[in-house]
Parts: sequence; C-alpha cells; structure tokens
Amino acid sequence: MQPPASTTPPHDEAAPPVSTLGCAILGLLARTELTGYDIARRMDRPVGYVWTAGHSQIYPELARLESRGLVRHVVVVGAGPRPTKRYAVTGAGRAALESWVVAPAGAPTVREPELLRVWSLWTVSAESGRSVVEAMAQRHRLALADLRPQHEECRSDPRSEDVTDPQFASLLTLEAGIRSHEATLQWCDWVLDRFSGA
Amino acid sequence: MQPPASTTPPHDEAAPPVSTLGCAILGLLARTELTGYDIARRMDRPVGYVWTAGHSQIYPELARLESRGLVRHVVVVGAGPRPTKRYAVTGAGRAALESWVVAPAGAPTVREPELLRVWSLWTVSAESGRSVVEAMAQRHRLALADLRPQHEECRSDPRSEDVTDPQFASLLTLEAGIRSHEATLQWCDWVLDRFSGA
DNA sequence: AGGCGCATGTAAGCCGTTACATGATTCC
DNA sequence: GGAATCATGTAACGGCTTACATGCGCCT
Repeated sequence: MQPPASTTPPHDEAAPPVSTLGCAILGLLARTELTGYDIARRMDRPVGYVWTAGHSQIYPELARLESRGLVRHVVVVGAGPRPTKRYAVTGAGRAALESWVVAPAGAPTVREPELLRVWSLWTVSAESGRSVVEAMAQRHRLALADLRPQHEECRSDPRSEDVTDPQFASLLTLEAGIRSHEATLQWCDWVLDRFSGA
Repeated sequence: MQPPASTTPPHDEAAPPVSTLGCAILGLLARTELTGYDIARRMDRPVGYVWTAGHSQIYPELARLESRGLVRHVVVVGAGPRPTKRYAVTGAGRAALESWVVAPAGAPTVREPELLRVWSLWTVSAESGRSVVEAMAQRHRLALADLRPQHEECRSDPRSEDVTDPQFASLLTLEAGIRSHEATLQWCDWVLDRFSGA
C-alpha cells in the first residue's frame, strides 16, 4: 500500500466548483495581469463593476485558484517595498471561466435590504417615510454620478462595439447599472407622489 | 455594512443591533401573528416580498428576538401534531423595527451574480453570449409573471392607498420589483440588438 | 515624528445554505 | 405501506466582514 504523499495537489478527484469570487477574479485576470494588491484595490470599491471583495478574501482565493492550476504568478520586485506577485490566468483558468459564463443559472435569491425597509415603511409616520425614500433617491443619484463618466468613457471607445473585447462587456454592465439606478429614481418619484397626493 | 446601527441608547449597555433577518421577521410579525413554521413558509419562497430565509435560520433568530424581549410567544395546540408557538411583536419589538426603518442606511454593497457573468461575456462566442442573455430574459419574464397577479390584487385593495397600512408598503415593494424586472428586460433587448447589429 | 500608500497575509465571528434529526397526521 | 404536510430544532460548512499583524518608503 502507498501512503499518500503529503503534497498531492493534482486534480484526479471530483473538483469542487470555482466559487463566484473565484470567477470574479478569473474575469479580472482574463482582462489583464494584476497583483493581489491591484485586485484588492479594484474590488474594494465597486468602481463601475458589479462585485466587491476585501483583500482578506482575495489572497486566500488566489492561493486556492493557483493550487488548482487556474492561475499562476511570477514574483516581481516592483514598486512596493516587498516583492509582489503578478498573477495571470492559465489555459485551464480561461476554460473554467468560459464554462462558468455559459453555465445555466438558477433563479437568483432575492434579498434587497433597501426594499426590506420600504416593506415596513407603513410602521412610521408619513414624514419619516418620505425622508427615507428621499434619502434612498439621493444614494441612487450619487451612484449614477459615479457611473455616468465611466459609461461615457467606455462608449467612446470603439472597442466597446466588438463583442469579443472586454470593453464591450464593461459597457453592458455599466449600462445595466445606469438603467437600474434610473428606474429606481423613477420609482422613488412615484412613491413620493403617493405620499403627497392620495 | 449591512447591520445598521440601531437605536444607540445614550447611557444604556451596548446592545448588539438587531440583524437584518431579525428586522425582516419583526416586519412580518408586525403585520400579523404567525408561528415559526408560517414564517418559514413565507420566507422560503420570496412570494412578492424582498427577502428569503430558511427555517434553520428562523427558529434560532426567533429565540434571539425573544431573549431580547422583542417578540413573545404563546403555545397553541392547533392544527399540527405537536404544539406550535404563535409569535407576536412586543412594544419594544415594534419600537426596534420603527427605528431600524428610519435609521440612516449606508451605501449598499454591490454584488450581482447575473451581471458578473455578463461582465465576462466577451470571453465566449457571440452565439453563446446571445443565449446567456436570452436565458436571463426568460428568468425575468418568469419573475414578472409571478409578481404581476400579486401586484394587481394588492392594487385593487383600497387599503393600499393608506400610508399606514401594510398593504401600502406591499404595493411599493411589488411595484419596485416589477419595474426592476421590466427595466432588465429592456436592457436584455438592448444587448441582443448589440449582438445582432453592428 | 506621524501618517499614508504599498504589499501581504491570518484570525475571529456572523450570516446563510445544506443536511441531519424527530415524530405525528392525513391522503393515496 | 409510503409520501406529503405539519412543526421544531441542531450541526457542519463556506462566504464575507472586521480586525490583527508586519514592515518599508515617501511626504509633510
């Protein structure tokens, strides 16, 4: 009998699926090579994108992806005080990303904190209700102000018309974000009308 | 980011804030008294509402709420084989709910699995991309078919015009859901145009 | 001298999902 | 006899947030 060697990373067993966070990172790295720190900076604030994560999630996830052969890194003695690891997707990583993109998706779990508040809005006075909705509108106006310049920049890039270019997909998500916030703002107006009129 | 700072009493002991799930349950119980099982059934499928939870989350949360005096129960020997606990909000529970509703909300964390896929849509062929978006549209059409009858029913209820009635708040969230799905469907059409044309 | 940006990690704890566990009644 | 519904819980596990930990170089 052969006692298993302690280090046996190869993939002969049924591999657990890549987490959503893993796919987000693969998607970033498929666009350009980045260090862990760069990934963390991009995902700490969801600039124009659709996902966020803290650095404490990213470093372990990068290690997991690497142990499965989906990404690899080279050490660079670049800008910072300590050596930094520049990551890139492997062929297997790109394949995993592509099959995740086209995999059939289940019904997404509905869980909207903002609307949960609204759902209990009947418990407070009309004035309080109004101000809750006005604050909500203000948040969405700010989000729009953040997205619109990115959207303009993306749309003026001719690559955003090429369906195989990352810019194309960026334009799609930015457009989705803008439409969503605009729809919410219209809904807020509709609600405020109901509070006033009746 | 999610847990909103609750009441913050000036000189009292630092009470941990009620979780979002706790507020969802308080919101349900503020509308009508329910057993744990009933709550679980309502939240297992997000019927017209905006939150979901499994029964394994609900029973412990009810115990937590009760230990803080926000809900209380009476044992009823009703329909089922074993005694069931009928829960109701207390005065403190209602107060906690109201202060949570009006508490200032931070910027919500953006994390949209569906759009994350779209953001990597450039990695696959145009035909695959099309079908991903078409499947997405189909899911949102189904969600609309689920919401529209509830919306109709709610709107025909005269209580939905009274801002202090639960039906009013239900109408608000149903309207938000419908508008959101409609906006997404329009976005899907816009995307499919981009795939075809150009 | 202190704070910020670079750059990487680990640990504690909450929240949520899935699965385990029990047991009575009603319907097929 | 078996499956579904009623009715309540616990346990294991993974994802995410917050905080801890380290340490260099630059700017004020």
